Order: sequence, then structure tokens, then C-alpha cells
Amino acid sequence: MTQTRTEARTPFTRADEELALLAKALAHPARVAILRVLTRRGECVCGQIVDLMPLAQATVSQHLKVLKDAGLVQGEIDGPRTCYCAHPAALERLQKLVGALID
Amino acid sequence: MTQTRTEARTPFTRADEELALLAKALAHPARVAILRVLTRRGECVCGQIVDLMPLAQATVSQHLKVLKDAGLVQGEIDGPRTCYCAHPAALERLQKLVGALID
DNA sequence: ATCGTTCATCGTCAATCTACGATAAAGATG
DNA sequence: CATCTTTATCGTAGATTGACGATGAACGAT
Repeated sequence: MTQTRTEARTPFTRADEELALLAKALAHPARVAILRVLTRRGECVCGQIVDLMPLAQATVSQHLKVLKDAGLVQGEIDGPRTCYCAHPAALERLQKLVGALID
Repeated sequence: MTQTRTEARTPFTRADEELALLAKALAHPARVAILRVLTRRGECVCGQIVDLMPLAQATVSQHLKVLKDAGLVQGEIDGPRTCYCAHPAALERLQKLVGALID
């Protein structure tokens, strides 16, 4: 047995992993569009976003989950709705990581 | 008939598409690592990159192609080798697009 | 001309992603 | 309580991605 740890291991650095994860969350135009809506209009209820997107509700919800898992977006349950807003710190983090890549 | 053009069409803006494409190219730690190597060490022959990565030559070559297609990297054939270097303008473009998202 | 080196591409398999309809869960409302 | 609205999740089908070995193409050296 050459591997005793249970954690997933990769031979890449943390910064590489972190940047890749953030980039992956932005790697679909729908998610970029959602994020743009949220930074422009501040808070949005899920249904408002769905109305702006050429996608089914289930698909938008799935993209929102990806953005939330990446920390780019925060969701707060508000009665029967869910209110989403952008999390600027994550975007700034992404910008910083890209900047570090440039040198 | 509601669609006469032959080009692929998306309902997203160009900026959304462009950012998504650049992000997608960075959406794998191996590609981030390759890009970091290239910005740190300037030019690199493909084999040097392969030696630094825990991946087969074919896989690294495939990742290099993704980076090249996204414009993040340039490759120049030099005899039997191929010399790669980062294309900083593309990274700056990415940074700018992310910045525009923040507002 | 025949090697040996270097790299890109092909073929392929497993895994992940994207999209959607259907359904479940949670609150509001009558 | 029954119902409507809103959103998340399930299940699934098709497409794309990531990994590799094998092979091919291009060049330098013997």
C-alpha cells in the first residue's frame, strides 16, 4: 500500500487547484451571465434570473449551485424564494490569482 | 423558419462567451501549472514541460493545445521540437474581463 | 537511407458536464 | 386543510473532457 490518506491528492499546487476551481465555475457563458446579472442588479430572486436566461429553471438552478459551491455567489432563503447575490471577494480572489500568474 | 443563419448562435453576450472560453482554458490544474511554468521560465520546449508534470506526454500535448486554442500560449516549431511561451495579452484580457464583472 | 528523438494526433474508455422534464420540499394563501 | 408558487433535487440522455498507449510526422545525426 503506497497511499494511506483518505483525502484526494493531486500533484499540483494549492494555488493551481484554487485557480482551476474558480475558472471552472466561470467556464460556461450562462454562469458568467448570471454573475453579471447579480453584480449589476445586486440581489436577485432565482425566478428573476430564470426569466432573463434562455434556459429551463432546473438548468439555471444547477448553474447557481455551481457558482455557490465555488463561493462566487451566496444564496439566502427568503420564504418560498431564494435570494442570490454575488460574493465579490471570490471574484477579487480570482483576479488576484490570475494576476499572480502574469507576474 | 425562425433561424436562417448557419453560424452557431448563443443567447449570451460576446463578453460572456469570451470570458467563459478563457476561464474554460484555465479550468484544469494541469493547464494552470503549465501556464505558470511558462510565465516563470519564459520559453520552454514541450519535453521540459512534460518532465515537470505528472502526466503522459500525450496528455500534456493535449493540454497545450487547449491553451494554444484559447490564445493563452504560443508555440513555435523549432526543428524537431516545439517551443512554447505564454501570451501575456490573453491573461491580461482575462483579468480585464473579470474586473469588468466586479464593476 | 536508416535510426533516434521529439512532438502531435488518433482511437478509446471512463468520468464529468449540460440540459431538461418530473418530482419533492417549503412557504404563502384561500 | 387544499392549493398555488417557488425553488432544489432526481433521473436521464447526449455531449464533452481527461487520460493514456499507439502511431505518425518531422527533423537531426550517423
